[in-house]
Amino acid sequence: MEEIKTFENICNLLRNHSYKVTPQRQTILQTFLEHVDRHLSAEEVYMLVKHQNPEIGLATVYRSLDILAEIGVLLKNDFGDGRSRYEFSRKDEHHHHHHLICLRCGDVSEFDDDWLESLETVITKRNHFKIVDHDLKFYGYCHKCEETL
Amino acid sequence: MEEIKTFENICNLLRNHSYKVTPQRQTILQTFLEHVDRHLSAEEVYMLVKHQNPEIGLATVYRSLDILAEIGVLLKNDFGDGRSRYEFSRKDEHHHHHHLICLRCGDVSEFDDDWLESLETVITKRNHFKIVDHDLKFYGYCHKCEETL
DNA sequence: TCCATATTTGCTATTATATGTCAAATGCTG
DNA sequence: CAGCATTTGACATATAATAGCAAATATGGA
Repeated sequence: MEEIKTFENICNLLRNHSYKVTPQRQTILQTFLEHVDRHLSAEEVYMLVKHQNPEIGLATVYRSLDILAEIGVLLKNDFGDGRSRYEFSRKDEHHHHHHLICLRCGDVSEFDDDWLESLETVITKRNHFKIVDHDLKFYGYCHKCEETL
Repeated sequence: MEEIKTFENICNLLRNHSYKVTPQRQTILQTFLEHVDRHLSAEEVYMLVKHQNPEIGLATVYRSLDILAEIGVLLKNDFGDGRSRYEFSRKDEHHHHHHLICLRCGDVSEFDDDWLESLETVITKRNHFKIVDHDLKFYGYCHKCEETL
């Protein structure tokens, strides 16, 4: 039974994992709550939080993102652009969604689906491989870029 | 109409793209032909080729792998371990295969399937996204590691 | 066969993302 | 509110990959 991810609940989640709720972590968290739809890199988060707190260090951002991913608040993604990108993990998905990555503007949209599960059963039997996670990405051109090509 | 990828045919392919057939490129190519089943990183290729030609430089390996990928001889993969891994691209696949990555020993096995194509049609219509490529990875434990866990 | 030249090589320096170190600062429990 | 383990920020370091450049070389044409 997971709680809805409000600011307060996530702070408690931090405390429950014996992590301290520092102003830096709060700022970073708030930044993500203001950009639930984005897939931010550490560097991008760093830029955003510096507006609210110019004293914050890059290493702190990296460490905070690590922790938030560890306790299940964020998901760490690799879209092949050489840096990790984090997104808010919504509680209402039993299996995570997949991504549509635009090769032109870099925009990432999302795509939900469940049929991979049935496939996993087949693979497990056929290849003697115990699957614990999967990652599906589609590369192409988003509506906007396709129009102006 | 693509030729079968023998050593000689790939050398000609290089020449057709106005790339020179240097001893370094030959050594690297030979190394891949001797390890068709592996998914080698640039660093691993570097180590292997140094046995045959200790004079070879790391930058040359990177450049050669780039070229071989560009002309379709190799496929560049990202398995999330922080380095690119290259594999021989076999001509007999219209769509590329997918990978089963062992989280314990790092072994990569392969898995062929076609059903993603029909899904692409659905996504294209539903999300207004023109798909040109996809990438599916399964993470888990291979037969060997699962036994000794 | 040899020449001319554009390509390629190897070395080194550099970029970029991310992590490690450590003294100083600080959230939290009692 | 006091003590202390955790956390922070600055800097150094690690690692993958690329850039720059002089010297070496593969190749098409004489």
